[in-house]
Amino acid sequence: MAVSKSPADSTPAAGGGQPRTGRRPGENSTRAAILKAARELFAELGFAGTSTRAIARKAGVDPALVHHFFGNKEGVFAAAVRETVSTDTVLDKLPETAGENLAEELLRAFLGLWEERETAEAMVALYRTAVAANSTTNLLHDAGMAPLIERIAKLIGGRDAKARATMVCSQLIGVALLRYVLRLEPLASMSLPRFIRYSAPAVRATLSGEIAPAR
Amino acid sequence: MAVSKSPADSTPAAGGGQPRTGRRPGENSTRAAILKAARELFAELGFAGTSTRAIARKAGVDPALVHHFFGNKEGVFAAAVRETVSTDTVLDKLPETAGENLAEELLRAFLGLWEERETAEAMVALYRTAVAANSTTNLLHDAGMAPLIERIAKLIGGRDAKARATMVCSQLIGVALLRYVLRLEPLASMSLPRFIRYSAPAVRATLSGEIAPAR
DNA sequence: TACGTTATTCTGTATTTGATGAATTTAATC
DNA sequence: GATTAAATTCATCAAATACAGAATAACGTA
Repeated sequence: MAVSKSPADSTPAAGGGQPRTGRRPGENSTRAAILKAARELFAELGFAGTSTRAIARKAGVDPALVHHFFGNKEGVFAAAVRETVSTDTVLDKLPETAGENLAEELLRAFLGLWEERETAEAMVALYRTAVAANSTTNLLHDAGMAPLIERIAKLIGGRDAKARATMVCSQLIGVALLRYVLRLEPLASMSLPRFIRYSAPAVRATLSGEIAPAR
Repeated sequence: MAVSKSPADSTPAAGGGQPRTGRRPGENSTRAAILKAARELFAELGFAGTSTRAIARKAGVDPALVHHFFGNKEGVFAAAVRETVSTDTVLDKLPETAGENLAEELLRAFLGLWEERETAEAMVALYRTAVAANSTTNLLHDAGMAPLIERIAKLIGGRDAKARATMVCSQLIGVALLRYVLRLEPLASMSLPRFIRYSAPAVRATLSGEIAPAR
């Protein structure tokens, strides 16, 4: 991945060699407009279903601007997702020690991501494209799930902590998928507290490690 | 959906008006070859990532044959999925009454679909495209999930049976997604019995309705 | 053998896609 | 006001896409 001549990276190259003169990268409201349009379209139509031209059209800018700012389609996607939901948005909300209500706390922290419009769009976009096709890189794993599993594993401890933590994650993903991505009723229309009450027993059961004895 | 002039439907119009003369639809090994190629490609690359030309290329036939047999791209997909996994492939394996091991039986019946090569391909293809983008029709719901929820709801009974059954489904989907679609370790490499042991507690907890009291 | 139906192939088209490169305008710095 | 870098526009490319229509080949029936 060579550095493109365009400002394909968001940070404006803080430490330059030459004394910078000329126009500085400004407010760039159009860049934000492109990202907003991209987020919405990627969330609704997925990665393959969204064209860079459609993004530009929705943002009301010239199609070439999309490539100017982000290099290529993957660049727009990465920026739209990464600049909306950071890797440890969830981790920061998790407790340090496992208490009695760990299941609920986990659910609140994770599902909270999906309750705010922008982060929800980014998450939906992420999940859609992660599931859509076989990729060399596992999007979900890279985008914050790996550290989340590590964290949960550390919280619950035990020999097969990693496996159980992964199972917990699969439950988090499962409920989020049906409620926020597929919008299946009656899950989609439930209030968040009620939804958490319904999801909690499953998470708690896995956390507590009531795994049936081997063989 | 008007009836196309091509045999876009698989069943060869059993009850025709005119006395049928001329060549009959033969063995049609190429039709099967197209479906096989379609299944594999849809499973690997998703719906949008698979082109009818790629299907034809993989099947070793002319691209026009794909349209000849199935009308359009959606037709190939529908046929490839529907002719591999039927709506009640799962339902038939479910018990009539809820016993002590309902969770395990559910998991065995559902995950069994994903353990055989062909049905697994069809399921992966189905899930990929269902999640990939917003569709007017909820693919997963239509393709067997609705009756499955009904069935589970009837098995567990109670006032909020539907909601709890849907939650159970979200857990089934969650674990299947991580193990078979995203192939996340260590879940993907586990033996099926071990995987079921890890998944069962969560399902059982939701089935038994240990929902926290309202408020 | 003649006919009708189907399987198969060839060719073509209109559209969309991601992406590029050269101009042109805008604005920040000297 | 001159200089320079960034923002924005315009024109365009090459490839891939789904699909249509005509033509030919194979084959079963009358």
